This record gives sequence, structure tokens and C-alpha cells, in this order.
Amino acid sequence: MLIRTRFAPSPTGFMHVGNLRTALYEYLTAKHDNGVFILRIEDTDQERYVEGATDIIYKTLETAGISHDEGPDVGGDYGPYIQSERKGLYKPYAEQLVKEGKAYYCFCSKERLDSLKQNAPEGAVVGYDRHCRDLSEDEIRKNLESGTPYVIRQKMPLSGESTYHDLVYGDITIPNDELDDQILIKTDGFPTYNFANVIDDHTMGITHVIRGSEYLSSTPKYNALYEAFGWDIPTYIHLPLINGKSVDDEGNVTISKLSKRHGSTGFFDLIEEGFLPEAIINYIALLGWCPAGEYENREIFTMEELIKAFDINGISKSPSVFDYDKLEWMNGEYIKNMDSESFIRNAKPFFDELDISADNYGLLEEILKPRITRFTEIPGKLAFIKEFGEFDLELFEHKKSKSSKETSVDALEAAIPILESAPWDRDKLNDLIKQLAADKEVKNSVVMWPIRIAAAGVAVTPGGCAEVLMLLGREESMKRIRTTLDRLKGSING
RNA sequence: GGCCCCAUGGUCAAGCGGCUAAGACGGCGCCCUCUCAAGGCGCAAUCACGAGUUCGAUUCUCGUUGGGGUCACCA
Repeated sequence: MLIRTRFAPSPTGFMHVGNLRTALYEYLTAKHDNGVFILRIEDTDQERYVEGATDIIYKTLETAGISHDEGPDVGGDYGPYIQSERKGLYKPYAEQLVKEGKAYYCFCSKERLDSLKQNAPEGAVVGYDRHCRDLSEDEIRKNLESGTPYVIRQKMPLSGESTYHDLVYGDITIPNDELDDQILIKTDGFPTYNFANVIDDHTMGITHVIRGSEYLSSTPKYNALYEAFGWDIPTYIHLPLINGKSVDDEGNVTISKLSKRHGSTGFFDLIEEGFLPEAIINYIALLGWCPAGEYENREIFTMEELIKAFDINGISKSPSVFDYDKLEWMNGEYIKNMDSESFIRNAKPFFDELDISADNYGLLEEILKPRITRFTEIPGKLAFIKEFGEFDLELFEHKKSKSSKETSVDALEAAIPILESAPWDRDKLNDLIKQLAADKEVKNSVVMWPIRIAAAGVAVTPGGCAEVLMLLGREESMKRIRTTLDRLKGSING
């Protein structure tokens, strides 16, 4: 059987990693078996429609590398793929159920429904009282003729229980009295989400329904619909939720449901923070799923590899926490393994901000690759190139490199004439500086430490002495070293 | 509150009756080293609790506790 899965988001304008992971698993499930992955936009709620939200969905999927075979933008044989464009399609199905006595018109007003809730015993949650379930033919006709607004409700079983099977959670049983006479068609003529969902999944030939575990307890309602129509129930795969971790000002950590409150769990928020789409996909693939067999213990996956390795048996039941630290590590792994062209392309915008010459791109790639986990860290790492001021001279007092202000003055005075005429080449500079240390019969660090600090003006730099000199260029390096030497001498004498 | 689901280190997690309870992130230590990384080596840290079943339970059953979800003319 050809597997057909679908991603069915609502255009609310925000796509967080939880939704994205659902889409990913739907995609992987289909592709693992050469199946078809469909995008369907569920916009039956006109009031909540957000302008431009659909484009965000397309853009997210495209950027993430999850491509749909059928959808509003790419077409397909089961369209239209936007529910609002399918509006006329649903009501006949509902009316068919009315005709068969499996559903009924309900004329109850909003006010009556509200008062039902208010008059309920304290604390109790009360559903619809099925007031219109057994209206007489006369009453129904009268209401219809007078134009009273109505909804169509499905008759749900009044007793017993419903059981269904889920590939992740096993058998789920729910008492039928938990099931309300659900609304199929709203007053505005639009179908409810539940109804449209079932009609669309069936008419689009969806074989595997994959969604978050928040649907676990409402699935019997969907099944009641499939049964009423005599349709096959799809295979269900419910996914554990992803939780977010937030830390407040006091340092208290709370774990809670992923939402906008966590701010940066939006896909494009993460992209803006410097995370790579491939790394995000790789990371969330492993949140709630564990590879097995030849892929066991593997952490880094391309999309192709995910498709091969993905297996529903590896999906876990318990919710997981989105861990930025691990994402960050993984992003760094992607950067380390990047080819030069990609690295430079990603880094270029940041290099341009610092007016870095293309001559240094190769050097920077080598220096930066092991040192950044996100490209957005580059300006911070290279700040010393643009910023140089009256830094603290105590930096020259460094026990580990056997340096002091005095040895630094000595080293810098000896280094200046050498650097002035040295070929400005990383290896050559390194050789010359080491030679200087050898001539003076001191450890390399006794000359390297002061030169690097004098030129950079900070203790921590990416790369070493020669690399700092290369990035600054001869002119700027000499200027800084001389300035620093003067200040050093002044501080010793004064 | 009713109903449903879940429960292995701080986090992601392997395990599917018998193991010194994998691996990864993070943490810590050592090595390397002109700083910071990277890399190498190592350490600490987990079966929520209580009853059963069994020769034997992390694993099976029940209960307790804790967490999550869900109860709309929202999706």
C-alpha cells in the first residue's frame, strides 16, 4: 500500500519546532516507504486567519528541506488543498448523515448553551445536553422555515466505550460518555476542524495520520465519523510533545509546554539566532525518536539518512525538553564539517561588517571553524580587529606563559625590528617569533604572549600570535605594538 | 474535577526478566597549548515510591506520587 501522509497546519503565522517536528515525522514516514507527503492548509476559522501566514508555512518547509508532493502551491490530484476552497464539499456529507439518522440539526442558541454551562454543578464540566437530538419532524421543519440558525451535530453513542490502536501508544480506550455530540457544520456553514479533517483525510487518501499526542483523547470522535460513513480508519501515530525550558531572573528552571512564551522556539527565530536549518532538523529529528540498527548511537544525519533510518518503532512515548545546549553543539558540528565555499558564504556578511579582506578568508575559516557554534558569534570573536583602546596592562603579568611587564618590554623591543621587515606570512611570522625566543633562550610563550596581547589589546583571541598579526596587517599591528610598548614603559618607570 | 497518556543521570536517551544499566549534550579533571577553542583521555551523575508475579525485576501487574494532555460553533 502506498503511504500517504499529510501536514495540516492552520495559518496562525507562527511555526514552532513542535509543529515542524510533526511535519518532519510525517515527511519521513512517507518517504521511508517511497510514499507521498501532502500539505493541506486548515483555515476553516476565518476569525483567526492571519495575513501572510500561509507563506510562512511554505517558507518554513522549504527552508527546512521538507518538500511536499501535493499542496496548494504545487497542485496534485486531490485538491484543492486549502480547506476554505473546499467549503461546499463538506455539508453534503453532513446532510447525508442527517438523512441516515446519524446526525441532526441543532437550533440551540449561543445563550442557551452558555446558560447550560453556568447552571452546571460547581466544578463540573458539562457538555451539550443533546436537547435537539430528538426534535420532532415538525419542530425541525418549522425552525428551518423560519430561518433559525443551526449547526449539525453528530449523534454519539450514549454508553459503552471506544477502543482504537495507536502505533506509538498502543490501545487507547475511552468511555463513550466522554464524547459530546460534536458539531460537524457551524452556523456559518463552515465545517468544524474535526469534521473537515476527517472528510479531507479520507478523500485525500491519507493512510497514516500523524499528529501530536494532544489528539489522543479526541481520536474516538474522529473514529465515530469514519464508522458513520463506513470508511476505513487510518493508521494512527501520535507523537509525544516537546516541552520548553525557561529560566527566570532568579535562576529557577521551569519546564512547560512549548509555546510563544519560550520566544525562540519559532523556526525562523532560531534561524535568526544563527542556527542552520540542517542542524535544527537533525536535532528535532532526535527529540522523541531514536535510531536503531546500523544507525544506533549516531547523532549527525542528513535528510537522506533520516529518511533511510526513520522507523516508527523508535518513537518514544514520553515528552522531551528542547535543549538549546545540544542544538548549539550540533550546529557547531555542522559548521566544522562545512566545505569552504559554504563556510565563507555564511560568514561573509559578518566579515563585511568588519571590512575584512578576502585574502584572510582562508585563515579565518581555519581559525573560526572550531571556535564558533553559530555564525552570529563571529563579530564577537573578531571584535579586537575594530576595537583597540587603553586596555589593562596587568594582562602582561601572566604566570603560565612566564611573562611579566618587564619581560614583555624586552620581548616587544626585540620583536619590533624583526616584524618591521618580516614577510607578512603566517608561517614565516611564526618561524621568526620562535627564532627570537630561541635566540633569547626563553620559552616561546615569553615572546608570543606579549606580542599577541599588545596587538590585540585583549587576553582572549581566536588563533594565536601570528594569526592576530595576519588579521591586523603589518601597519596596524606595528602601530598597536608601539603604542602598547610606550604605555608599558611608562607604567614601569612611573 | 472527569477522562486519557507518560515516568531511566541536569537534558536527549539505549534497554524490551538475569548487563559492572550503553551512547550523546552539559558539568568536572588531566593532556596538548602564547589566550580561547578544537582534539585526546578520564571522572561524577539515572532506573520516583510501595506492594505483588517470579529462582530473579529497570523490564510484567496493581496502587501511590509526580508530570503532561484533553474536556469549544479553536485548530
